[in-house]
Amino acid sequence: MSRAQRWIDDQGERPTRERVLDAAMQLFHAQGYTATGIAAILERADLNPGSLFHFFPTKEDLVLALLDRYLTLLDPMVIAPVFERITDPIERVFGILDGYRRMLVSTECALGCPIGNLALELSDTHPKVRAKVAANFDQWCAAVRGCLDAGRNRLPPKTDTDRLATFVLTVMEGAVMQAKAQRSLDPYDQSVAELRAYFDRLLAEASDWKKPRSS
Amino acid sequence: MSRAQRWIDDQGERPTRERVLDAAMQLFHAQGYTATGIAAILERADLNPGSLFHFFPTKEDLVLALLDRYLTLLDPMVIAPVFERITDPIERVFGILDGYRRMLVSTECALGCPIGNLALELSDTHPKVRAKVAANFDQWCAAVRGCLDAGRNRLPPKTDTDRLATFVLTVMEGAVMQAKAQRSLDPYDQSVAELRAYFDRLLAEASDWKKPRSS
DNA sequence: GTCTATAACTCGATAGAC
DNA sequence: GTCTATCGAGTTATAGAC
Repeated sequence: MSRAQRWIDDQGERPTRERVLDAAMQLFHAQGYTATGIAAILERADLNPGSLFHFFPTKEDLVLALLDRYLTLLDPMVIAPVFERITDPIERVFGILDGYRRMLVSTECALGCPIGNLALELSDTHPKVRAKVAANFDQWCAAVRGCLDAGRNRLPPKTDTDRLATFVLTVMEGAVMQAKAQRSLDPYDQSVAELRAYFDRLLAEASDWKKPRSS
Repeated sequence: MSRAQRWIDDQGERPTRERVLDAAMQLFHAQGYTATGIAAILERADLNPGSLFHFFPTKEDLVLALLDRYLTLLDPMVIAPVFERITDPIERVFGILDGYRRMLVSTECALGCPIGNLALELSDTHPKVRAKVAANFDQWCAAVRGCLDAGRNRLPPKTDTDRLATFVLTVMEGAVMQAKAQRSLDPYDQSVAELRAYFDRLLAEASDWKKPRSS
């Protein structure tokens, strides 16, 4: 059983509202927002229109609530499992990236990042969705920046950890996109390997500062 | 007048097929594939259903033809203008990235990369679209790899230019996505600045190999 | 809060004249 | 190759009973 399923089951009997969100989460991730009809969500949740529209007056309300859920799930689903396994702050960043790799493996690179998908599909036309996507990105970056700040002493003194955290998110999203388009892990692994090469150089440079025997 | 408009006008009076593609290109870029109805394309092209379906029996045929056009436009629209201005092979890579920055500025960060948008929206459900998106990414990477190969002597000897070109595309797509989600150039500029910092270190490392006074 | 039935509309695609 | 008219299915959302 997946960790996500366990998280859901641990909540006990799912109330209607949560069942709607469960179904929407899966279908929006697999097919996109516009391509997923309300009817498909109702069928998967085994519910009738009246129940859904009682909680979510419009389809947009539904996706907004889903993005709130993703914000809530970021820590227990994405961050905490990595922090349990790994203590080194820099390695935690690559542990998070490895979490996305596992997602790609388990979906055969088909689905990609649920937030990134919504970002590109709806940012132009749905301002409220765009704002909540941005909030999800902000929180993701803040978590990575926390790792980088914790490992500050091993990075070059003038490192802008905010900028570097943004860059890590950029690499993750760009790499997941290419993996999805190529249906292959290669672009993801190649991109993370280059990011690792960059970090190696940052770490080496910082350790030169500490023990400046040369130069 | 934009370079794109000039390119279009230089073709002379637009035949029907091209007018359909022009309209689809703009609307798919601005609203996405599923959210754009055939009716909207017909209205923008000032055409009737019979004309469109004569050339494109299905909506999917239309987006496939559009991706063929993007493949054709890559060199004259994205690569060649940069190569005219810039001769240094490494700077050409950053010149290409600056081209995307200009696109972000002129659209107020709203639209993002037309190929990337289609990649995330349709890769799951439209295998033929996914394949053509992948072909576009391949050609983009090949162009960047060409620059990196031309600047090979200034990069560390064991540099994998294929992997590095994939990384450049990863950074571009991830950065454009965040710029669109945040409706701000900041994530794009920050990401490109980090990529530049990485290249600076690669170039410095290679020049150390050439003149190995230290170590 | 959940049910059934359906309104009001838009979708992609087609038919057949010219 | 382009026109007008429209089909049938699918869309989001609503009405009103329970």
